[in-house]
Amino acid sequence: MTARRGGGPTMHDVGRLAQVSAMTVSRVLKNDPGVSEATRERVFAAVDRLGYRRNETARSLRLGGSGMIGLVVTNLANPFYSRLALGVQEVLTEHGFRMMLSNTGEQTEREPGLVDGLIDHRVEGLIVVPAGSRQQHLADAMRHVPVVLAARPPAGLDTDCVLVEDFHGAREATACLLAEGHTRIAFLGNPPALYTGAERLRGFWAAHEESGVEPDNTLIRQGLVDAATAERAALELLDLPEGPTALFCTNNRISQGAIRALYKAGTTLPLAGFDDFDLSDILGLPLTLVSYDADEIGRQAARLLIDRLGHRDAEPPASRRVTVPTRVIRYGPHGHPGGRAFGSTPPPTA
Amino acid sequence: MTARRGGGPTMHDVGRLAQVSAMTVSRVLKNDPGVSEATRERVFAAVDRLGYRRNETARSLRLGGSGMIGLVVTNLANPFYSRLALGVQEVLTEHGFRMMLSNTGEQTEREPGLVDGLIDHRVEGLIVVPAGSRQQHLADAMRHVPVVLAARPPAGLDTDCVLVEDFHGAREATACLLAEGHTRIAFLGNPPALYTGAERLRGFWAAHEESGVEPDNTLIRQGLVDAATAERAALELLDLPEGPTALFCTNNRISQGAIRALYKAGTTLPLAGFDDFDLSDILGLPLTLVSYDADEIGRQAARLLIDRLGHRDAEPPASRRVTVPTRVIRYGPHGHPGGRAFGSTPPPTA
DNA sequence: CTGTTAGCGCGTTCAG
DNA sequence: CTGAACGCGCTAACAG
Repeated sequence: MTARRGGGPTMHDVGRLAQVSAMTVSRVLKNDPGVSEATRERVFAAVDRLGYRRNETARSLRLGGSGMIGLVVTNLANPFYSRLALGVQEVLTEHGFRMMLSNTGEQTEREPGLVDGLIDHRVEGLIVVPAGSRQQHLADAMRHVPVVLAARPPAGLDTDCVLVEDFHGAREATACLLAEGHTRIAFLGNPPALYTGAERLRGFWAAHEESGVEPDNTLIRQGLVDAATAERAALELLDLPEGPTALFCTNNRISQGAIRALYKAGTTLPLAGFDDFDLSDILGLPLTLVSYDADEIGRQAARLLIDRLGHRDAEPPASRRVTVPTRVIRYGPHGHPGGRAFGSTPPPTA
Repeated sequence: MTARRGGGPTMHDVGRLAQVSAMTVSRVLKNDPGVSEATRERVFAAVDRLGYRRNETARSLRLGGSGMIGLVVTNLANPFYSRLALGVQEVLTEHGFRMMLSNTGEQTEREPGLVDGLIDHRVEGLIVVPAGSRQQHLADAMRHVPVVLAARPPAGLDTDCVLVEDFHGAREATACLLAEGHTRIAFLGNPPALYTGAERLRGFWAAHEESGVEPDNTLIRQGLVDAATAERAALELLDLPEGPTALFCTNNRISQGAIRALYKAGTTLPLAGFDDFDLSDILGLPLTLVSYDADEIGRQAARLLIDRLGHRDAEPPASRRVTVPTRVIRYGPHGHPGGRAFGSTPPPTA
């Protein structure tokens, strides 16, 4: 730890040691062809000797671009977000950008602050999975840099976004249950103010209509925010005199809460839901999961953003909406309502 | 998107609009007391009107400190690392630092490059979970900034680190199996070149010695890197004429691979291992898991680093080693060797 | 092939 | 209470 506060050798220091000006050092480090081999070597030697590292902060100030883009997510511990982040990272790296990550920790109200922070650090663009329904702060952000939304559509904003086939996936999974004869399917959903919540309910509902089955409103529980709330809601439903014969869950955490509820209640019901998760294939439960590639959402979002950064000076292209496909996967035993006991586990169906 | 390349209003622009110098703007934004209320208001009005945001890049250049620390991990998609990252984030935020995250994506050879990148961006410190056994690049990094290691001890380096009770946890969990009468316990481990791998094997071995049981070398498989390799190794072991009656796994991915192997082999064996994971409690398998708080590793590492940053000018304190405790948790049915069929599932024991 | 000048946006220092 | 000068480390543009 040689570094004094703000310390470390500068190009000047390197130049002095190599007997050249700072400018020449800059050229060497940039691989500028117009430098004699002799000086190149002297410069590199000096760089090595001093342990010199070019100061990217000063560099981006001078160049007027940080090479950095910001990603805002709510909860890195949720594999959906960490996967998405990895997808973003991957594409950014290919294009020579770096990622600056901000995590709201499920505190929706922190999002505007984090966005501002990223702008203060002069990210050149922003990818956001908006946590709440208010997006005014994103409109503000768009005054500074392009913004791409991931997994949620813009609300009162004109910008690119990457969406999952929420409606389609929910409809298809629900249809599987209906096809097996279920007519009392409970719906366990996140807050309907969230796009995904609303859209997945719509798919759930549409599947019912197409089967001529009337959804039972008493079996619909929305506003669930985590596994714990989902578990409680599911236990209540299972306790009903006229309970459900199957469950539909709008995301991985809700599915896991519901599964725990089934376990505690000592019963087994077919469960459909969004998001595949670890070990889902060996739980021995009849699962119908809507799977999709969270990495791909991140990759696509990054591509949209980078493309838009390319057109910075030109007329901005019309805003685009990309969709990532879903796929229904079925695990465990499947049959007609009133299935078997927890734990009978033939190998996976799909 | 008003921003030209490198664009956006500056303090000068704000100052002109507010009829003051840039200096005064700077003072207002810094909450410097020596500014009249009237000008304050004019400045804030101008800031609002222009959507001005202070340029943190220029700021850190001038101040000689970026307020940023770097975190290097191998795989964000592994909950261990994402949790650790959240813990780091939490403490940094409390102290007014920001985090810059780099992910090697399991490519050990990329780690030095990522570390350099962070130094180029003038992080003031580094928290690293070293992926390989070579740490020379970290010694280089220490010439520039303080480095704290997480989950692995320094090798040929003199610096702070935060460790898990690897030995103790492995010994305790293994002892549980031995106490139940198991004498043929398989060991499924990550590469022994990794500290955790070696240490956990040591604990496994110690427990055997203490019970007077001779470990069977043919049941020890090391060098497993993910769930897939673990699954294959476990299947091989299960296929042995004199197979194991229980399994010990050194991390969550290996446990999951082994569990999948048990499932495919249609058998049930007690399994002990490091890391708790989602739904472990309802698998209905006899599990003995060594649990610990990954967030806490991150928090402690961040505290060590921040403390060290406080002593920047003084004599650096001797390097410290902090340990995060483990706790053994047992799930599912437990009894004597030759247990029950997959799927008999009374409620959790602990 | 190499050096000089100038300035990116900001804050410290010192004068008013 | 406010402003001017200077420099953080780097590089584009222009000399030589």
